[in-house]
Amino acid sequence: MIRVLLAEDQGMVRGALASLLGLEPDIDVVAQVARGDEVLAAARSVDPDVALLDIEMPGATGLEALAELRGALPGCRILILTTFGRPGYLRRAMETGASGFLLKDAPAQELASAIRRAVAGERVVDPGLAAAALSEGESPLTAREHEVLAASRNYATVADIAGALYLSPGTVRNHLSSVMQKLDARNRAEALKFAEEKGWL
Amino acid sequence: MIRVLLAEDQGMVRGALASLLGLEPDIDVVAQVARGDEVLAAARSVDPDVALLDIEMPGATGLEALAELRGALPGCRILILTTFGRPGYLRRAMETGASGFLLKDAPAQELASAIRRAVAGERVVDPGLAAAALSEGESPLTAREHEVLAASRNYATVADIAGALYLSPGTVRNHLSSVMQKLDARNRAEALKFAEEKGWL
DNA sequence: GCCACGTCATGACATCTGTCATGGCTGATT
DNA sequence: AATCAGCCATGACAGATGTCATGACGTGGC
Repeated sequence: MIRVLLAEDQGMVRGALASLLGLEPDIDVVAQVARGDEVLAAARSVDPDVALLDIEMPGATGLEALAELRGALPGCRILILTTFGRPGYLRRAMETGASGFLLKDAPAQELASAIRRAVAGERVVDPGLAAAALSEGESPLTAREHEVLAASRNYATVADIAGALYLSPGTVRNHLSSVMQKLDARNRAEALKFAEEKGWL
Repeated sequence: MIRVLLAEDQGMVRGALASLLGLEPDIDVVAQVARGDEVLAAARSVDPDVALLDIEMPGATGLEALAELRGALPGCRILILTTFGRPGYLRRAMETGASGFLLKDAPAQELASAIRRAVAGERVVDPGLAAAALSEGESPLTAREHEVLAASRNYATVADIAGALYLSPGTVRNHLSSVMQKLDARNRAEALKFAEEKGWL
């Protein structure tokens, strides 16, 4: 019997996935959590064979929960299940030790088979997505550029960003300019769009 | 037996919801589609009692499919199931004749009961979301302002927007200026963010 | 007929943005 | 010691953006 922990914030989807897995005779959903920061405690208490983690969750992302789990329960296989086939997500997940990366777009039957393959020690990745990840590669941005770009999502003007990061407005503009050149964008907004599409956030 | 049509683009979620509904003795999922523009044809062929529609789908949105269905199969109850509790979505859905509006955040058990209540003629809406919709009201934007703002998602510069809509750059700036004042935004980007959060798109 | 409103447009203005050159500082590499 | 990349900052410049006044046109309501 394969013991599965299920982490997914949307109640409807979580319940539905549980019922889907409940149809499998060799799979048992032993824990369900709705927040990223509840994954570790739940996993410690039930010691699952496989953890199925959504990425977008309150508290902590699935990728953060993945890192915690790897440290605390090295024997537990981890599958990431997400809406977005962002190559950056895939790369980070696999580098952090995930056993697989599933898209919610994939057919429902693949879920159970992915779990069985993960338990058998295989790594499960959508082939097309893997190719995209390799071709698109990592973010070309430096840590600071990444930070400034991320802050520009929440603050409307350069002055606001500068205030939030304790930088001079000129520095913020320089960083953003560098970001735009690297991403071949004509705009802060366009740069943001491109970075989000690639999963670099 | 309640005959249900299920429209949801993500295969994993669609299959999971189907299995969830399959547990209910009085509910039968008689059709599944992955695209908004396949809803009508499928509904015509199986004549379901209830159509469960996701909003975000390729081909046509759930709200568009809703409008088609109301015209073609007036007896069919329609439930909207979506990730985003945007008051604008809710308002449009209910005005177009939906029997209910469910959030994927809600507990899984609510799905079956919502379907039964819809069949019984009730209208099913999350109380908190309904209150938010009433308080936030409708979009204050005119049709043209709305259109220009929407176009600014896809085009980076004023010149691009103007070209796409066959307007002069000055006119586009005027419309956007008016939008920003109405939404109390300091930016095109901020205005876009606000409008998206409210579901005015 | 008059008025309000939405649409489209132009021109002028102030401000914001993005680019570039330049320079100082740090830490890592050679 | 010398070099390089990243980080921070400043100043100057061009171009984009947002605001405002103004005016034309059509529609619909009173």
